[in-house]
Amino acid sequence: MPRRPKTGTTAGSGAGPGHHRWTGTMAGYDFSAFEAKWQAYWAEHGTFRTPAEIDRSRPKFYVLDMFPYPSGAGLHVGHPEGYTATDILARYKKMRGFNVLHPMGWDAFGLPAEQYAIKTGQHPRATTEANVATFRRQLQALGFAYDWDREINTTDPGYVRWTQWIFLQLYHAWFDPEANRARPVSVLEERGWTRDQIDAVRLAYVSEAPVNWSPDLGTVLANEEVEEWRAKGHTVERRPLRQWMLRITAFAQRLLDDLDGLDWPESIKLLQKNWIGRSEGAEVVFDLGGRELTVFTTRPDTLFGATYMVLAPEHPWVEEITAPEQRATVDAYRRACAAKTDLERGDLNKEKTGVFTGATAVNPVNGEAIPVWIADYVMMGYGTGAIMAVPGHDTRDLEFARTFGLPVRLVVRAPDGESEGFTGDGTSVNSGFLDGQPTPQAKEAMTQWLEARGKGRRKVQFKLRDWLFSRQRYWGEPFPILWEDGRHRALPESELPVLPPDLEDFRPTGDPRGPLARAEDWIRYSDTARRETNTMPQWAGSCWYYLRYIDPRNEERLVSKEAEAYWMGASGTPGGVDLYVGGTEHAVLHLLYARFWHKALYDLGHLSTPEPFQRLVNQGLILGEDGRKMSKSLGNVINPDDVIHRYGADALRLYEMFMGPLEQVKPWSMRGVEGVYRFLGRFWRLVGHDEGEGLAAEVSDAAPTDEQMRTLHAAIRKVTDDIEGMRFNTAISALMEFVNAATPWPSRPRAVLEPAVLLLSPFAPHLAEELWERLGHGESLATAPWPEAEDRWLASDTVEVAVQVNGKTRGAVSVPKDADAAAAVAAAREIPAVARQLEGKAIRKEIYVPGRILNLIVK
RNA sequence: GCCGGAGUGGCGGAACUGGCAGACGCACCAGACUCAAAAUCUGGCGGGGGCAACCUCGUGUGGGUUCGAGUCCCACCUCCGGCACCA
Repeated sequence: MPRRPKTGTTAGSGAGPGHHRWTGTMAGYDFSAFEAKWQAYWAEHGTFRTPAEIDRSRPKFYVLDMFPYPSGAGLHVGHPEGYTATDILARYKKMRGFNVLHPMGWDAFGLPAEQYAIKTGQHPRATTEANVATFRRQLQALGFAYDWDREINTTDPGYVRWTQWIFLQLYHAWFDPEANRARPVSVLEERGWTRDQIDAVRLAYVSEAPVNWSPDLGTVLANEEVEEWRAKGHTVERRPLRQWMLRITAFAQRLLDDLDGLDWPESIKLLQKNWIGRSEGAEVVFDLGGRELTVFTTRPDTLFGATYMVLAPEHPWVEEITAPEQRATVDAYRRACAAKTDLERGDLNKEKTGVFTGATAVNPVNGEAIPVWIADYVMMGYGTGAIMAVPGHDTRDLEFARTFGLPVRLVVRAPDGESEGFTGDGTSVNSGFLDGQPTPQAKEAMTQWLEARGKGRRKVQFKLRDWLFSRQRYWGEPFPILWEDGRHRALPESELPVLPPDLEDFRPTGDPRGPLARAEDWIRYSDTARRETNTMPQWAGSCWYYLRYIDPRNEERLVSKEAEAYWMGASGTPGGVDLYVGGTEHAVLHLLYARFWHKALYDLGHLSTPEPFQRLVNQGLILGEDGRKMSKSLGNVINPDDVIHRYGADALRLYEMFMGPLEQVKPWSMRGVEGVYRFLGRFWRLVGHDEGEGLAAEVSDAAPTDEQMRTLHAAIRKVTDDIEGMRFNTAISALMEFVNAATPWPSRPRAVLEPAVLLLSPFAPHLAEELWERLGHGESLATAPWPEAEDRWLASDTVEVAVQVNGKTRGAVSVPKDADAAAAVAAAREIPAVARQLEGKAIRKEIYVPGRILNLIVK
């Protein structure tokens, strides 16, 4: 996943001072004796390998982590949080008989490696390889059940090839609004469209629009990225450049609608909905000196209240409509706006600014001539870059009108009376044929009126913009595009991948073509054709990696049809991946981009589901011990290597899950790690011999008592339910309760201990394997069947019922499960505290909820 | 400003569709073992009152619904996250 840049790219793990010291005897168990052993065992035996040929009759479970950007800082404790959660589920589902796909890889293109290269001259490929090695070592030290044979790297030529292939699919496709889906442009060629017409509708197209150019980064940025980089201290300015765009806006409605079928947190769906930003309204055509000036409004019912119009300062018509006497003023204002940063224009916007152009427009509904202004509170990028201003019922227009003394006309009466600035639904007034109509009807009536006269039409507007897809960087996928005679054309698939040329110097050139402009030999494709020098953004590789895991070495297709159909399609849900876990920082961009690519590929017949990710869970941020965000400057960063060194991988895994609910933000506590470490020691001693080989003396082949079976099966039930519900913290509590209950047993039957070891195994797999082996099993427990909770051990003949008098709890009674109210009351009267409360009083009412509560109301 | 999410012991957190608030862990206190410590084991641990069995208050604040509210409703406060002139 794309990450904010970090300076320094060498692995800087290294345990802190004092972290290796063992004082006194071991706290519990010697994890160092077997964690590496089992990691080697799993690797050697391919325990978690998912073979290409599998039993397709079994259910599948595709559980995916957001793959990391392998930064130079190495793994931080935030990574293992989500990774442990998915690992528990992967191991659990495997034991339940699922075919599990649980892969890992590297999102390895990106600016940090390039910036490091600029500083040190070291090739980004070298730093990337070193960082990947560190990350892989760290993840393997945690004992994750990944199928490492499926490891992928977005920078591998074999991967780049298919990223570029997907780009070509988009380049060769257009969005057919009638079919509401993407289709190949060959359809248009058959219809006799011209080259220019086709270029204008491709899903990947070239645009000359103004973009966000950062001189010190030497690249352009997507709108969505600007703030992030600006916050890092980089400058970003608007500048018109030729750029590649992806037509994500064509999919806006589907990206919105298809959220409904996904099991995502509602808050994330809402973020996406807001980002897509659908508004219903109308376009209205004003006459502006013979031109038709179209504006978008969500309130066509207020058209009678339009007292002026505003164009964005960058609006292309400003030049031509400005009256000679206003030209100097207008030019000065436009220059001032161009110099403003978005921050100045947006955040520090207390005062509305603008100037009159000298032009007037004609309101189509009443023929009134109204002044046309330019003001920077109107954005060029949304709607038509022009608005009709209704100061009576729009807060921003009202502020503007007050600042410049423009007339305010009230055309909507609020439910509680007429009011200036009322923006809700009310009743139309001073609006001719709309008078007396409630807002929703008035909107409809006006829209129809406009449509009937050709003065407007119904319109759905989205905030979502097309995706600026090109970057002026070195360390990214080059575009498989050539330029010839001023036109672009696609390279044939047979020439993929197009790899970046070797460079010595990665510095920004200041040339908007980017660093690849230096590689003149590489650019020269033929005497007449030149390569595109832009590269793709880091999002490209992460847009489809979940597909490549399914069939990572396929050289014929990006993924085989059969494998894709099984791993993405066999759940019968709109989304293919059964569970996707990652941070909220990707709530909008990554997840929206990936959904967009997925839909395009789906439309073009390459995929079997319309959505990539069925269920999404966001893990919460882990804070430092001081409750603040971990950061180098605060010195509160916890290094997972140190924790593994002191307490072992199982303890780290267990602690990360025990801290609290997965989704929640929570602070780290080394004391907490010690706590779970002690628990692992107790589990160890419950089964294994305290020191040395063999089993604890209490372990026996005796038949378990009923009480022991009840204890075991309560744990099975609770742990199973909690894993299914991803409540790992309470699952671990249940395991702790089991150990607390079992420790005093003079005899510990294997028939109880063995299932308990299996319950522990997804959480602390190394310890569990070691105990499993000591219990006499020759094979890994990873394929042992998961224990089943049996109701006969959980059902009880008697139930505990709390007893209240006048709503206050006074005790509890144990009664037969099917006891009636009378029996319960009789039992309750035996409790001294209850009897005292009832003394000398008459029971007015008995509320009896069997198995829960008995409430006696007395007077 | 708008939109989300969350406020429970000293701390992290439990509490199924309203039904014994504080499971589990940390910290702390006491005890056992030890020359002593560490480790381990046992017990205690929301506030106030009582020798005690018990009584009483208590889930951000103020109201409400209910036999009964951490849980539902209304109003507010605080913190966190997102968007930010989107017409």
